Amino acid sequence: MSRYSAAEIEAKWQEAWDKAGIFRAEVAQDKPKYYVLEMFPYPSGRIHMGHVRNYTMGDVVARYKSSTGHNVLHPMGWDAFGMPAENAAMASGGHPKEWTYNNIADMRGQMKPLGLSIDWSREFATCDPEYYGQQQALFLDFLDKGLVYRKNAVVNWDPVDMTVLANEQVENGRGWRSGALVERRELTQWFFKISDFSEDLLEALDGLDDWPAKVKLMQANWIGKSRGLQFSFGLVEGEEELGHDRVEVYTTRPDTLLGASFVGISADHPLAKELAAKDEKIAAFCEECRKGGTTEEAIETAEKLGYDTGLKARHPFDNAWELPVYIANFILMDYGTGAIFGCPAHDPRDYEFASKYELPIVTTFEPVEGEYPAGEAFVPLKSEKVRYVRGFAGEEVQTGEQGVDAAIDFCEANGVGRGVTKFRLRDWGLSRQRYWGCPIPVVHCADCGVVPEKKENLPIRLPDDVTFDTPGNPLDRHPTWRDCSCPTCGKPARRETDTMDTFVDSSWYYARFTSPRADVPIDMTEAAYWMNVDQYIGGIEHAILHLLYSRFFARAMHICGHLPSTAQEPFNALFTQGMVTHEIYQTKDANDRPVYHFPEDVTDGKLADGTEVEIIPSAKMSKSKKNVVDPVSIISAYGADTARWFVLSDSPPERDVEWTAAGAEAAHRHLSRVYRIAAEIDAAAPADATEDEALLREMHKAVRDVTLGIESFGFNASIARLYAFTNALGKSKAGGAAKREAALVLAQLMSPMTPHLAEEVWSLLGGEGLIADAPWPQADEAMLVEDTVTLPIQVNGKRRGEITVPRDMPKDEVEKLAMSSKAVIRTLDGAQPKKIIVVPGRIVNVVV
RNA sequence: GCCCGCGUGGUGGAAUGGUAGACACAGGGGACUUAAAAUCCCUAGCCGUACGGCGUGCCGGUUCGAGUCCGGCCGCGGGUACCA
Repeated sequence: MSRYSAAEIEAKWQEAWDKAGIFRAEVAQDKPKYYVLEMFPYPSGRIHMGHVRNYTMGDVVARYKSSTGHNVLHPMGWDAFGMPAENAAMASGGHPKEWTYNNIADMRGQMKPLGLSIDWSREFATCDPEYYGQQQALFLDFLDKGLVYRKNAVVNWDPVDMTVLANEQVENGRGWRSGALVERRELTQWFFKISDFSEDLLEALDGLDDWPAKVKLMQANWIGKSRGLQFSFGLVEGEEELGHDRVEVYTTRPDTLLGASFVGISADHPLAKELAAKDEKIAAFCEECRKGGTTEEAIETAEKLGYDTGLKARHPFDNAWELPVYIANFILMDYGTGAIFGCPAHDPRDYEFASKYELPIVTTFEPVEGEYPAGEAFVPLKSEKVRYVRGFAGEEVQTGEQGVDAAIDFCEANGVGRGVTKFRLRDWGLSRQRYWGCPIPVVHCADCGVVPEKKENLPIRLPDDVTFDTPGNPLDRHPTWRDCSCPTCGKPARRETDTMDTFVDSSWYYARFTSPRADVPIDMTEAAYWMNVDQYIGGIEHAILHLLYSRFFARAMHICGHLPSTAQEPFNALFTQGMVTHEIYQTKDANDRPVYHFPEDVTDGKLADGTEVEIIPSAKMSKSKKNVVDPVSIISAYGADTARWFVLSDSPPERDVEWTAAGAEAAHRHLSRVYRIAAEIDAAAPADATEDEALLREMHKAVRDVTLGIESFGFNASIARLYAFTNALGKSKAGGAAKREAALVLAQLMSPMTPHLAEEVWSLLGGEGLIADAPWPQADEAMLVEDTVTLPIQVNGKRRGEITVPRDMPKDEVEKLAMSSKAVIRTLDGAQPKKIIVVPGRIVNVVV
C-alpha cells in the first residue's frame, strides 16, 4: 500500500481536470446557472493565506453547486491599477506596468497549484487596455446621461512635494515623504452622481435577503437619510455691508431650537470667505481650519476651534434674541448647508465648543425620570420619551421623534423654514492626480470647453515613457501625451490628465466576466444569462464603499443599456469572510526596540540560538510583524488539500482564523488517514454485516449535515462532521461493500474542500468518471429517523438528570416518567412542583 | 469622534431561547515496538476526595430556562468617502 503523496496526486488530477476542460463556463440554456465570485485580488506579487481562504470558500461553493446540477461560472482576474505600483516604481525605479504584469504572472503561478475550479479563459486585469478602454466607453455613456459632472472638492495637499496625497499617505497630519504639514486644498474634480440614487440605494437594501444584516445596516447609516428643518437666521447687520443678510442652516433637531446658543459656519462657507477677504485675522483663522487631512476622522477628532466673527444672528422666534456667529473647524461645507445652530445642551460637540468659548448651555428637555446628566450633553435616543421644559410644539412629554415632527409642523405653519429630507451620502469623486489608473477620456479645448473623447478613439492609452523620479502626476509633465485635437472643432487641445479612482475598476468587473472579450463593455446576451452574481465572497472591509459603488454602477450601467434591469442589484448573496491571523514572535534589540521573527525561525518558543521569544497574541498577518505564512511553502510541504482543509476547518468562515503549524500538521494527518482508510478497505478484515446499517445510518446523517453546512456557509461545521464520520468509518466492523459505499460518499462530501484527495479515493475505490462530475449524494430520510430521544431533566433550570424515551411519547407520559426519576425525587426532596414544562424532544423543566 | 462587529476550557472553536464545551490542537495515561517514528485506545472546563459548587469579558434586566434577547460598561477588530 502506497502512502498519501499530495504532490503526485495534486499534479495528476489538475492535469485531468484541465484535459476534461470541466471548469470552462459556457451558456447552456437547459441548465440553471450559478455565478460564484470572490473579490478579485490586488496583484501585490505574493498570494497570502487570506487569499487561500477566500478562494477556497468560493471553490467549495462552485464545486458543490456544480455537483448539484448547476452550470457554474467561477472566474478570476486582477484589480491591477493603484498606488503600490507607482510606489514600487518610485522606490526601485521600475515601471508600474512591468511591475504589475510580473506580479500577476507570479501570483497566477502560486494560485494554480491550489486546484481551484476557475475558468481561467476569462481572466483579465483592469490595467489591460481592452478593459479600461471599455471603462472609458462606460464613462462617456454616463457623461451623456448626466451621471458625471465636475465641481470643486478638497484634497490633501503636500506643500513641499507640491502634490496631492492619499489619506493613507498622511501620517499625523504630515506628508509621509516630505513630513510637511498637510493642507486641505480645493481642486476641480470629476464626480459620479451617486447621490441621485440615495433613496433607491437605501430602499433596495430591504430586498437583499441574502446579505449580512450588518452590511446592510452599515450601508443604510452611510447613506444616512434624515428629516430635518432648513431655515435661516437673519443677520443683524444688513446685506449692504456683507452681501449676505442671512445664514441658511439645516438641523435634525429643530425641537431644540430654544436651546440655541450660537450659529456656526464652515471655514469654506461663502460668508466665511467673504469675511476672510476683508479681515486678515479671519483669513488666518480659516487657513488654520484647513490644516490637516481630509478624513472625517481627522476632522472629528481635531480640537474644536472657533472664531467669533462679531456678527449677530437673530433667533427666528424672537427678533430681540441675538446669537453670536462663529466660524468653526468641525463644520463641513459638504454636508447640509455648511452652517449649523449650536445647541450645547443636547449635542456633545456643541457642548465641548460652548464650554471652551463660554457660551450659554440652555436645556430644552429633561429625562422623564432619573437625573439630568451633569457635566455633559444630554442626548437620549430619539425614540425615548423626554419632558420638554423649553418646548414650543407638541406635548410636554413626548419622544424626541414626536418633538422633531411637531417642531417642523410648527415652523412650517409659522413661516420659519421648511421640513426637508437630506442624505449623508456625497457624490463620488473619481478624479485622481496619478498615472497608474484609467485615463478619464475627455479633452479640454480653449473654444469648446470640456469635450468628451470620441468612442472610436478609445482606448485612450497610458503612455509607457514616464518617470517617477519626481513627485506629482507623470501625465502632467509628459512632453506630448496631453497634446491632442478637439473632438468637436479639431483645433489643438489638451487631454485630461486625471485618472479614475480604482474603485471604478472594481465596480463593474463582475459584469465584464460574463463577456470578457466583447468589444463593447458588456455583451447583453451573456449578461442576461450569467448575471447576477449568485454568491459574492470577500472581506468585511469592503462593506460600504466597494459594494455601494458597485450597486450604483449596476444601476448606471442599466440606464445606459449595458445591463438588464434585473441586474441593478448585482450581488444576490454576499458573504464576508474573516482574516487569517498568526501569533507574533518578538525579541528586543539592544535599545529595547522590538525585533520580529518569522514563524519558521521559531521552535518551541525559541530561536535557533536558544533565545526565548515573546509570543504576542494573533493579529492579521503582515510583513512588518513577520507573522506571515507563505501558502507556497505550505503547499510544497503538505499539499494544497491540506492548506484548503485547514483554512476552512478551525473557525467559522465569517470570523478570523488563526494559522498554527500544529493545526496544519493535524489537517495533513487527517487527510493521510482518510487515504489510508480508503486504501485498506479492500484488504481482508473481520467483517460483521450486522454493523452495515449503523455505518450507513452514520453515512446518511453525514450527508445531511455536511450538505447543510456547505449551504449555510458553515464549512467548519461540515468539516467537524466529516471528522466524526471518518472516525465512525475507521472504527466500523461493517462489511466491505458497506464500507466501500461509505468511503465513496466520504470522498464526495470532501470533494469541495479537498478535491484532489477526493478524486484519488474515488478512482481507488472504483468510482465512475471524475468525482468533479459526479452528482452530489442524497440523504435517505428513512435512515435519519431515530426511535428514541434523550431528554435532560432540569429542576429550577438546573440539569439534574436525563431520561431516554420513544421520540413520539405523549407529553403527560414524559412528565410522569420525569417526576418518577431518581434525580427529580432526590432533588425535590418532598417539595411540590409549581409547574412542569415539557418541550417535546427537547427538555423537561420542573419548577418548584 | 462617529457607524458596524466580536469577546465561550491551556488553544481554535460547537450549541433553532432548551444537557455549555461537539469536532480538533496541545496535555496526561496506555497498547504496539529492542527503541523511536507512525498508528491505535483511554482521559480531560475549573474548584472540591464522593454527594456538590462555580463557570460563556464585566454589571444589571426579561424568562420556567440566557453563550443566545434587552440596557449599561470594558477590551479588541473593521470602516470613516484618495489603501485596496
